[in-house]
Amino acid sequence: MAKELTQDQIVEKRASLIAHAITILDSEGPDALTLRRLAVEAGVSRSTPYLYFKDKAALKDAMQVEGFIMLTSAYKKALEGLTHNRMRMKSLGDTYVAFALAHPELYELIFLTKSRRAPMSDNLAKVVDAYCVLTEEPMQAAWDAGELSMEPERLNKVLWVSLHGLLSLNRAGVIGGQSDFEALRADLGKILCFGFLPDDGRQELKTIYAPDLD
Amino acid sequence: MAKELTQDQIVEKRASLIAHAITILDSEGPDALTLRRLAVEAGVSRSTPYLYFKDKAALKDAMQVEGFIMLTSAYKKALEGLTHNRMRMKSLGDTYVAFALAHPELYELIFLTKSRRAPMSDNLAKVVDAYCVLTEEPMQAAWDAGELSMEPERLNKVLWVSLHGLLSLNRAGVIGGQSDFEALRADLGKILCFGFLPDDGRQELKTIYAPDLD
DNA sequence: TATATTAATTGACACTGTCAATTGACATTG
DNA sequence: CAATGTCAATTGACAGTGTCAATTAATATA
Repeated sequence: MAKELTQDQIVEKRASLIAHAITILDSEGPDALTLRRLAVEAGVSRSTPYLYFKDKAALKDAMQVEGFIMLTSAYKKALEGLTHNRMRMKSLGDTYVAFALAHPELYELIFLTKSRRAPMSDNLAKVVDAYCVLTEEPMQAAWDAGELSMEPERLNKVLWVSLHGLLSLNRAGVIGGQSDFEALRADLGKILCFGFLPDDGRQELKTIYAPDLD
Repeated sequence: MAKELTQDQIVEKRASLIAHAITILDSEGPDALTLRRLAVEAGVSRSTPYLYFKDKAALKDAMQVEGFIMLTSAYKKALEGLTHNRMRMKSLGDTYVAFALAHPELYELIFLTKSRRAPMSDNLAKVVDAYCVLTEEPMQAAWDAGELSMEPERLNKVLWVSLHGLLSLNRAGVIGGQSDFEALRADLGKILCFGFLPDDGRQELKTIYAPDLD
């Protein structure tokens, strides 16, 4: 049809396909996401997507990157106007949970291992990096204020792991209903803040439960 | 060939298919797990599995149940001879992590949402229940001994969520290498035990960070 | 206006899940 | 002991999928 697509046209076409793929995925689940359907719904022919993505796996990789970008920009919006450290940290957590509940299928795709033991693509690594920098920022501030007992980078990972486990198990259905989910979320928050060892005799118990720590 | 298969023969045939399906899954990943291949490798013909499983989804459901059974029996073995509460709890956690690392594909299948918002089958619910009873037992003992600040049932879920998040994100590749994994695991253990708020001024910070708790 | 270039489509293939139609071995019965 | 009915198991068949080679068609350049 044309000669030499400009780079902008390529990324636009890619973005359009990715966006529609996410729509299909989120509304009807992974089984409904087929390349042929994506093509016909995008008004192009069967194998046009192969001009923009090497594979179906490559499309999924791009969707994963897009997911991280969506999350990152949601974070930025959520942080606007917030200055209190704790409110900023809480806002990030709330945004994360809201995103996972609003886009459960996309969320699952993001954290699924697709390529067999292949390392992250440079593209993905860059996006994940920016993501982590953003989430670490309020923790860094809290750390500087002496409000934390663990370095921000490490704490960030711990909180990420906890929230992801909560959302993943919730989706797996082993947790229970909505109220169980909320209760568990509160329990998790409490334990992460204060641990599961009681206040009295905390020091003694520390030597019993974790003599190798600290 | 025969007339009226006995119930035992049916469950044996099912178990054989499930076991081999798990072998394929764990050694070559989910894409390699095809019904036709499973059939031919089991020495039967193309659609014989349909006599024992309604669907491919039904096969996966059965594999999920089998996964929980494997985990549960691994727990029982791991607890043998251990009496100290903390050692029993630690042993359960270690077993869980070891299982997830030894059977990454099966582990992923277990906690993947297959059927669209369908509630758990009675079969699965029963197995999961037995699983939770077993994991709660050491926590119940610790709780009775006054060594915990949260009821066993709730703490059990919190710890499950944390370990699952750790393993899931590790598999997703966003954590890093082996050493990062070990470090994060240690960090997680420390925080779960003692929280991420520093010892000094813990009571004051409690009112700041979680005025609604306790 | 003719040609080269390249985006896009079509044709084709192997493979999948799935089920209807068919086969064949055994238990039962006359 | 022979005929028959009953199921387990196989085969045939079909729609749908990912994928790529061969083909078409549109446009920038000469």
